[in-house]
Amino acid sequence: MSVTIKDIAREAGVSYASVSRALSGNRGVSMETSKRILEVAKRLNYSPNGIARHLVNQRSKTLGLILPDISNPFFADIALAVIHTAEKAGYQTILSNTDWEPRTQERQLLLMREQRVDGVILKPVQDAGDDIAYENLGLPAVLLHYSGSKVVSCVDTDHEYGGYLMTRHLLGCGCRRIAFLGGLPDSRSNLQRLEGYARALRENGLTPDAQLVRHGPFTSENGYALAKEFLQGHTPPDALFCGNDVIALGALQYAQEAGIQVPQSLCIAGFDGISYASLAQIRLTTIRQDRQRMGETATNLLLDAIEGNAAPTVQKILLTPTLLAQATTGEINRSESLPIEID
Amino acid sequence: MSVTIKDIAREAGVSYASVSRALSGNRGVSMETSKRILEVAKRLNYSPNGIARHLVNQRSKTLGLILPDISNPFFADIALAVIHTAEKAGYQTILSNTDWEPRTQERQLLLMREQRVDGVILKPVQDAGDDIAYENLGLPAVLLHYSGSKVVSCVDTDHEYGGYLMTRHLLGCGCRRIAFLGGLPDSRSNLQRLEGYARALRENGLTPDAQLVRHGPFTSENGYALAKEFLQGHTPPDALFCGNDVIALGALQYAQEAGIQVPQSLCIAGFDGISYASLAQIRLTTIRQDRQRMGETATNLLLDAIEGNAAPTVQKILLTPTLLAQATTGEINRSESLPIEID
DNA sequence: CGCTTTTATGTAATCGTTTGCGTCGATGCT
DNA sequence: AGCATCGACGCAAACGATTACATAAAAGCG
Repeated sequence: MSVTIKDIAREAGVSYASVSRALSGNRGVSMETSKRILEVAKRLNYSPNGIARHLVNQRSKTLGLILPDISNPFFADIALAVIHTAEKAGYQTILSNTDWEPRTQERQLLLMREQRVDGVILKPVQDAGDDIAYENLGLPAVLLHYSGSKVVSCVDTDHEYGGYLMTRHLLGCGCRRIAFLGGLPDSRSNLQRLEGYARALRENGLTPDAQLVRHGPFTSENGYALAKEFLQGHTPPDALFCGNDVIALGALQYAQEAGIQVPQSLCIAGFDGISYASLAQIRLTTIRQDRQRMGETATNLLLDAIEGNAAPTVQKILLTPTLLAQATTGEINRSESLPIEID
Repeated sequence: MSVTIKDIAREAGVSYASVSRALSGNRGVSMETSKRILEVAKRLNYSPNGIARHLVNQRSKTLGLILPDISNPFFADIALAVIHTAEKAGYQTILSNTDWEPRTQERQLLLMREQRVDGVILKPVQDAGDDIAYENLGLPAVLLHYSGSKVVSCVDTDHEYGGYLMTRHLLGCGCRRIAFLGGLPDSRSNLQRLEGYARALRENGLTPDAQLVRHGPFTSENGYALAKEFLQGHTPPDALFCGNDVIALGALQYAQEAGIQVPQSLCIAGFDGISYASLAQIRLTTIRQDRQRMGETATNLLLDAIEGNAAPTVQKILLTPTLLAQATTGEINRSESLPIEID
């Protein structure tokens, strides 16, 4: 069917070893024959068979990237950074989407292993059984998620600090009943944000209230629904701290429809810092994670592990997020305003 | 290094042909031995080597997807649909991003061919030389872009009609100086939208004015810049029809900052129908393309071509877009309002 | 000129599978 | 019992490259 080095060898009157040498630019072939071989290859529209090459090289020059939801711009940006960085190093990227399903994630990991990707970058859906899974994986991996595992590098944002930072900001705005509109209950990142939230509350003499915490999928529909639920309750919160920006956009949508003044009577905050949060009409207050840096760092870490350049140490990289205070938070008006001191 | 069928064969005391048969579930092996082999395989944590398998099968069970910019939610949604559909059929997806660079696109295509993907889905960056390129490509392809080529299937939206539809809508709002904030000048889709725009103008007795048409990258920065340029001119337009939603969001941003009333004194429209266009605070009027359907259809077409199920005819699928009239367009106020009739 | 060293080229093994073919024993049929 | 049929299994040839090793010719050198 397709042209192989044997065809070229026959046509050029040499052995196929010489063809291989000429094509890969290795020495051991005279300028003259090399030139002739390259000519024949071009004439026959030859394309080297990567699969055969990979088989003998024991390298596929391919990276796996497993994300929960690339329709979320947060992950799309990470994917873009990974693809770019990989490409610069001569690697292609197989992308798969778990839809936040642990079973899908597991299946994808097995498939990646079968496909013999040289390594995999994974945003794990859930937390359980980290170590066991990654040790048996049998291929270099970098997690986009902090894990204590001794065998795998990770790149993550300090979610606890992000949660803390935002909660302090909301307290500074005068909010006292801060609801947390969380993402999936077994998402570790989300739980860490929640921890930061609780710490900030306690530091300011408030007791975290389980009634004010809800979980659900990382979708705007969920944000809308949870916001509605909270705001129609009999003691509505004065702030909604959302597990991510997409949820926050849904919450914002509800607030708008319900005619609630943001931020005068309700502060809304997100997490991630996706670019749509900064639109003039939105200006959502959020915690910015450096997505490009995360993608690049993870990819470079993985490439180092694969190519054995750098020390093969397991690295834990924790990036510090920043507060992006925009229009959806600010000094709130409350009739029963209490005097508050905050550092 | 890693476990192969030979290891299993030795361990189980059979030939490796039997192992292969047992693992792939082919007959020719007794229940008894099969069970023993599978046990050994599990015990040794065996993972079949996809590369070797692909070499002999002449199939990689991998699709290539080449998009200009996955950080644009329009393409991210398409990517998601493709990945899902491919996965259901047992195919993995290699994703690459051209950044709208023809040279990158060309390089990616060659890489995909080397990698022996079974087929490729491509949103071409530009128009030139379609036919030649795809015939020599040597692998099944589906374009996300209408092309007259005899050799390649395509799935696309009727951009001309979309442009027409939107322009008629804007005219219906009373707009008379409708500027077109286009994307890249060699993007065919964009030019088709422009054609529809011109047709609608002419049908309503207006002459398209080249002064009102500008091109640039498909980014919000460009939308912002072009909007500024137009609106600071001495005869500003009364509507901005943008080449896509991302551009429109940038234009909207400028309008907001400049304190221009939308839609009372300026209508703004986009193209694509990304989900962020429908946020309560934005409600951008746009032309909705069915991204999921596009991704699914393209993938199914490609899979049919690969697996030779359906008739191997080249198909040209043109989807009809719909107008999504939201808050950024509407009856505009103009002192010098002229009587206009529109069907 | 004879020796070693270098360079060009060919031969064949290898990577880990799948699969056509041959062998052999067991089973079915008359 | 004799013969065709069938199932289980092993052997070995692909698939298309890379590369260690062998070999022969050319070049370098005293």
